[in-house]
Amino acid sequence: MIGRPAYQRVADDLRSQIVSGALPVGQPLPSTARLVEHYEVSTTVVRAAIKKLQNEGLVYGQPGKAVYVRTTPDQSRDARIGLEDLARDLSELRDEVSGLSGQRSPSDVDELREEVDELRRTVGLLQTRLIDLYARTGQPYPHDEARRTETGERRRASGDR
Amino acid sequence: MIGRPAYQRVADDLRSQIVSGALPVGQPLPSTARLVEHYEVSTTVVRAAIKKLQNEGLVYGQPGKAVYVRTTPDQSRDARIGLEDLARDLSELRDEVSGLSGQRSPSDVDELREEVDELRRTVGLLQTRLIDLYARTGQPYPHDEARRTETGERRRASGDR
DNA sequence: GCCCATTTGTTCGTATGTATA
DNA sequence: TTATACATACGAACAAATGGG
Repeated sequence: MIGRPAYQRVADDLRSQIVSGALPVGQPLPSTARLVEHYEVSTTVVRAAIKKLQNEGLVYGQPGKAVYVRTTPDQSRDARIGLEDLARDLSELRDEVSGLSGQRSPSDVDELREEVDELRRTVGLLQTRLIDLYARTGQPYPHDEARRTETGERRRASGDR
Repeated sequence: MIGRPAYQRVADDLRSQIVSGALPVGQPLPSTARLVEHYEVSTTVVRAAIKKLQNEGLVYGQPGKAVYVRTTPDQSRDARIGLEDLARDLSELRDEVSGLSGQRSPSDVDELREEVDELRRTVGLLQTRLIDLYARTGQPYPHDEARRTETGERRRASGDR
């Protein structure tokens, strides 16, 4: 039971199915009971995973009916890159980081490095979106320069490797 | 029992306390047990409310310690935040992550955990600024409301249960 | 119109793991 | 070691909405 929490793994799996097209837009997800059977976890875990995807804006639920796929991340990115996407990606990023902070065993270092790699890709993607967002607002993106400005309480060195 | 769900009412109350300054930045929220006593609800409701505030970026939890107030919407508004700040912070974030991926020695696990902690705070700060950016563009930050827009709006007033 | 099964959403109580002090 | 606290997880119950007899 090491690694990310179960509900995050279920959410990841469902999200990947949405991205891959295995769960098309408009399609209902399997019911909570079905997902409990399939993933062999409790209803709590499935509910938490669904809630997470709802917070990300990928799916929406209709009481009495089902939970439906709203969009795919790729679709929304191609269609209209905006603050919403940044917000969603940032939300995912925080979940990843909070998951990272839980690990500590030396035997998990490899897995941790793997997740940090993923984290780095995510941050890069975020920056790409921000650049695009700049373009849409008419302002030029301040490449490289303008780093290390005031803000006072910035983190102590620690980086720069 | 009427009106909004209990966990949303608890979240609303805590949020208003943060905005009003009754819960200053950096201050720990009462523990889950205390909140259970005060609001006379179950731990599930309190946990859901905390989770909601965490998703909104207003608070962050530290296992074994407490849940702390990260910021208030008003405070971040005074800071004059724009896309440039987001870009700069994102750039720094990328630097931190790329530095992290280089580490691998088991003896550095402690230090690595420390930096991941820092990383988590940075991501939270990013989200706070993004929330403010939303406010200044006039749009509301998409927490988890504004669903139901698919079915042709049911229940707009939220008070019918 | 009324019952009934299914499904989402909410709430309860409890247990366990992990982090902090 | 002990105690407190957050985070995750399990199981159960109920309300509300939906749709089919």
